[in-house]
Amino acid sequence: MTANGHALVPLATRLTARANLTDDDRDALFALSYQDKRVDTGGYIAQEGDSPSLCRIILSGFAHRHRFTAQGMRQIIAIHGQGDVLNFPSSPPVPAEDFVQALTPVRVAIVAMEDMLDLGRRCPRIANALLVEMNTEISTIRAWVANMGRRDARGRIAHLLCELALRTDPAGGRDGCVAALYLTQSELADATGMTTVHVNRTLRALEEETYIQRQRRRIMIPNWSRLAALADFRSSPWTRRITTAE
Amino acid sequence: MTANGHALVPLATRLTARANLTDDDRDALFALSYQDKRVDTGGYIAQEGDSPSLCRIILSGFAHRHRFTAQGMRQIIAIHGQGDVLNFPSSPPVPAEDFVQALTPVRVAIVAMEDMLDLGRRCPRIANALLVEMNTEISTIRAWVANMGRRDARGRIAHLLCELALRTDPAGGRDGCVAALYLTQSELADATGMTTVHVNRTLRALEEETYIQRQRRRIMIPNWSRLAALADFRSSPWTRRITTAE
DNA sequence: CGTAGTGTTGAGTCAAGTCAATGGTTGTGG
DNA sequence: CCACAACCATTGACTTGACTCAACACTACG
Repeated sequence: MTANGHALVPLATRLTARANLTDDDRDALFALSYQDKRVDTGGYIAQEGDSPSLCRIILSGFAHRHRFTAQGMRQIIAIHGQGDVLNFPSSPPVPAEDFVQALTPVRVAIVAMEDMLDLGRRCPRIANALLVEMNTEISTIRAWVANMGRRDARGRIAHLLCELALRTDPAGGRDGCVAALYLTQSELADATGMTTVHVNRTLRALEEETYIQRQRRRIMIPNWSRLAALADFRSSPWTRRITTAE
Repeated sequence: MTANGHALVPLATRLTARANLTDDDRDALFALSYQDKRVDTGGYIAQEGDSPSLCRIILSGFAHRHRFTAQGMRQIIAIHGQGDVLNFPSSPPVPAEDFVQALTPVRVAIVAMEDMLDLGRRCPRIANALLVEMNTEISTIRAWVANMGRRDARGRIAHLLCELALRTDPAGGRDGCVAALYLTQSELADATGMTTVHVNRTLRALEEETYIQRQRRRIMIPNWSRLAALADFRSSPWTRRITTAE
């Protein structure tokens, strides 16, 4: 890969996983001018009503996307990690309706959306890879809807843990893999549509039934397929995984 | 608009609403070769595992998208109407993971995905319009997640009614508009993550509190902003509306 | 070592689910 | 044109999963 130490490598890696890019494509990508921003844990990476003419990409770290109801309740809609494009380019851009907040220290690349669109026009393979990535995102959110609507507490928590394990641990999906919970129990509650108290009890129940083992905010999954069955979790080749950068 | 009676007019209308197309763009669109398929109420328009190399577009009628859990429970994920693209093109395409079933008699256009991608390459404005449409879809599903996670029964039903009114009635969004429920109460339940019994009681409660008036499967909304407030419903310029074709 | 955020636990309540029966509509075929 | 069947809507009685309220314990960090 060209430009080994280039900051945008996580994006290049992600897009390459979606559709094969040539070295020329990667060179064009690396020629993008961007701003490299660091956000501390708890800081906001994007906000409702943000200027939609900028495209943000997570270079490292984890973040969660959420909205508020009129009554001030929070609903977490997605967990984002390395290589995720936070707002996909289009002209005109669709304005941001939600907040993205750092769960760990995060590095974000900020690119002018016009540059991004231009890149897509010049490199059809990159445009394609972005389309695949958008389709993947759509599929992931739909799975989230199904998760919220038709599963009980244990199933929802289990489903979220499976997703986190895949995105957090390169060994995710195998027995003994570990989901690093960058989320507090209160955030788990907002992600699954439950209350903090009930999340706590559900986690304990899952531990007592040996679905998981806990130590601090790390969840070990001794038997992946057993938990996946409880969660009714389906991973496809398109499921987003952590990009083991470089 | 060129080619007034062309079958693909609903798609052209939708894309034009997303980003301005030229007459040349529309001509290129109308030059697509497609198959025109009719599906009766209750018939399947698309299924899990369908050939992903075909792109389906609703020309008329309504349909719902759903998935099944391992226990056989159904979760409705979206309501689709005229002009909706059921699977967005990308190369490689992301395989279909859900079912789309007709709520009314439906006309579907089936286009080879390769042709669709090719069209996008030749007409950048069409590619752009599709990107906007995809971003809109993403935004809509995210709203659905927030709806499922953090609202009680009345709020969820109210939110769905608002969405249906906008998509079903050209006057949707104004006092006195009517949401045509092509959904049975059992389907409403699967869309909101509730049981049939509870949907029934919630509808009656909304009627008793004069939020709605019912006759058969038509819901009249006497006071839009009152219901929208209960539902915490936010419509943006990007909210999908029915395309009042020609 | 105090403070603030997070995690844990118990007791009581309520929204929503389950089970089960009864009406209402619609469509179809004799 | 009626009778039946199939599906859909409605209602009641009861159960339960999840929420609320409230207290207390743990941990991290200045």
